[in-house]
Amino acid sequence: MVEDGHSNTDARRIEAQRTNSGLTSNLESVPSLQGVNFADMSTLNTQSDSIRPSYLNAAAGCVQLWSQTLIPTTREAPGDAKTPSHIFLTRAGYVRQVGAGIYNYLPLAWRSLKKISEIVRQEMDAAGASEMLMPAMMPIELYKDTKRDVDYGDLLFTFEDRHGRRTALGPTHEEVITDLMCGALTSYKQFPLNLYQIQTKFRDEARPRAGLLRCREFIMKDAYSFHMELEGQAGLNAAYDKMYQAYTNIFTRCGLDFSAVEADAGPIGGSASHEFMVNCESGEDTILVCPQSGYAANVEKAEIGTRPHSFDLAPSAEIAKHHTPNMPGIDGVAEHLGLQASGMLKSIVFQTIEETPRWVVAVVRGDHDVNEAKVRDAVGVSVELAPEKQAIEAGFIIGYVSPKTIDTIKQVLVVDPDALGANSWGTGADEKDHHITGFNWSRDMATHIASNSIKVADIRNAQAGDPSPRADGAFLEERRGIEVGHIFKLGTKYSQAMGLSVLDKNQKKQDVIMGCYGIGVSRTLSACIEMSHDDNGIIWPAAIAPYHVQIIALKPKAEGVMEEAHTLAKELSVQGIDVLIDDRDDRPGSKFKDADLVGIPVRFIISPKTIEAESIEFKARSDADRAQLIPRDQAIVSAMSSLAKND
RNA sequence: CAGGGUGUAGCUCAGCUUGGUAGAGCGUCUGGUUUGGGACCAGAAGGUCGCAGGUUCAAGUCCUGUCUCCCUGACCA
Repeated sequence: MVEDGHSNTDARRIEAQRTNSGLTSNLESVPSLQGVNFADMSTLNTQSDSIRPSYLNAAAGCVQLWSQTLIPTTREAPGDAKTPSHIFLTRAGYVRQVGAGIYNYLPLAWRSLKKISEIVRQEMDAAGASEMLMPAMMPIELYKDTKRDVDYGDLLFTFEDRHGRRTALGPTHEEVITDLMCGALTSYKQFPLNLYQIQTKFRDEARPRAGLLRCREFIMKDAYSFHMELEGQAGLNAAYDKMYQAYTNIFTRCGLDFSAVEADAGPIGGSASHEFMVNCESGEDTILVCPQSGYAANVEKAEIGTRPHSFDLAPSAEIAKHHTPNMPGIDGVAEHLGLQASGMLKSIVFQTIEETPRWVVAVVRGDHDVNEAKVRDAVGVSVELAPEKQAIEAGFIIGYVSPKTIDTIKQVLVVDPDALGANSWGTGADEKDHHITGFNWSRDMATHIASNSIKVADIRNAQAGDPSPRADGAFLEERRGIEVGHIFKLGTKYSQAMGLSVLDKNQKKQDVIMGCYGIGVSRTLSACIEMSHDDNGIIWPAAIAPYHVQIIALKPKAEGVMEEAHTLAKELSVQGIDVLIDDRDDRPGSKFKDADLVGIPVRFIISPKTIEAESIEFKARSDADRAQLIPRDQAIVSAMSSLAKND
């Protein structure tokens, strides 16, 4: 049997699969699978080819016995695990914690991570990017030119080697790759270029949380593209669009429910940026969407549609001063003054980040939040919250600041349109423990309005109910999400800082234009669980499930049960399906509970009863119902069509 | 970084107020009875009570210091 050419070919394909994909097949550990005649399976192949899901293995899938791997499930989660992904990853035996924000990836987790990585690789390669690997550690000097040794601050893990050299563990690799390119990119003819890696990253997060969602050590795909121009086929814009499409493909193939939203580029800099968010209520990011135009943006970035405003509202009350001691929150002060928070002005003191810093006072309505990035855009320079000590030295009475400080302190005064929409406001008295009521812009700020020294700009976070910036008459809605991907147009920020330039066609020296593109691989794993689970455990999309099918052998010691499990596993694996056989000699109840926890999409149950009836029990993890009895010869087709629904 | 909490068996936790033989459930191991949604009986193994000092005849418990981990916020490509 084994001599026939067909099975030899298949055996070689299996071997190739083992060595190439890293998804180790355990065929040799399953005695009954040795010497399989694969030719016998040909009928099965033709039977199910039409519904074959695309994510199945090209060659044979793997078969793993539960008893031969490590899946330490627990009945109880640690008391401090709060989020579903943290609870289920721990309970189902995917991860174990090592330290704050540091985890072991156990066999199940690692299999899923490899599947996500493989999808990422395929789509990145298809989009013309090349995989490489940079080091995780690097001399701190590398970050000097871009000043990120300071900008990144405590987020950077550093240590000293035996010679006293300060070394950093890479939080991201813009500097490393730009430095590499300084020596490797020598001609405009080499462009465009897109390089990526999948690697462990390190960030000393102030507060790691929620299991794998915010870790200090995590797996990330980071890609960097290099261009001589923005436009055209070889330009940054085209590469950015290509990455946008690749990301859309990746997250679609992973089976995620996600949104691509406009984002603020943040300290990484650059002109345009999109985030890919897994949609789920427990997400820590807020997204605003316009139901009419499809506009979607992170709250840090979301624009607000035009809001009419004017300085001309007539005063309706005299200014009155009130004693308001020990009231830190604006709500408390408002209540004391008999006002709503929306009847107050909130004045936040910023400082510009430039050689001679200027004071910036940003004024928004009391119930709104100042958006630092928007203040930055309004002023035209980066800003930071003013250091309290310096602000006090300059004369600001922190906690009691009003727009009237402009009378005494030279500053840039920026006001949000909504902070002009009433004729009488409560605000700080610029005096400790005191607030005023009756503030009116046209009366109390007349000279500054006349001299045009007050800037009106959108400087607050958008919120549900705000006018849409893209469709007249439409209003923004709020959603929550988990950021799993982020793409940036960097421009020349890094190449300029590090001297990466190349002679162009006209022999003119040009700074290289860059883009960078990240995917949180390990975060994607947990985001997926946040998005897809029930009370009993994980419900994996088939494409990134550690195994496609789980076979539960009930009474595995009974005659014929394990033999039947192996036979079915063999039939499935030939189809490219990865199979986990629960061969533990346990009671049915605990095996069902564990199967629900682990979340494999398709479940077969084999027992002496089903063998007797020449049937088998079948259940999709996503179905609420109990398993149903089906004829044994329909097992493969049932599995295939159930998995195909997931494709 | 601010505030709050935590650390005792492989896991989840009690014991600490009021100092005096180290506890429970789950899990593990042995034997038996069981076997379709986390079984039952009998037995067993398993802990320098985070670490370091101190008080005391005696410290898991009181005192001081220190570390860890978690939560809320700040922070965060």
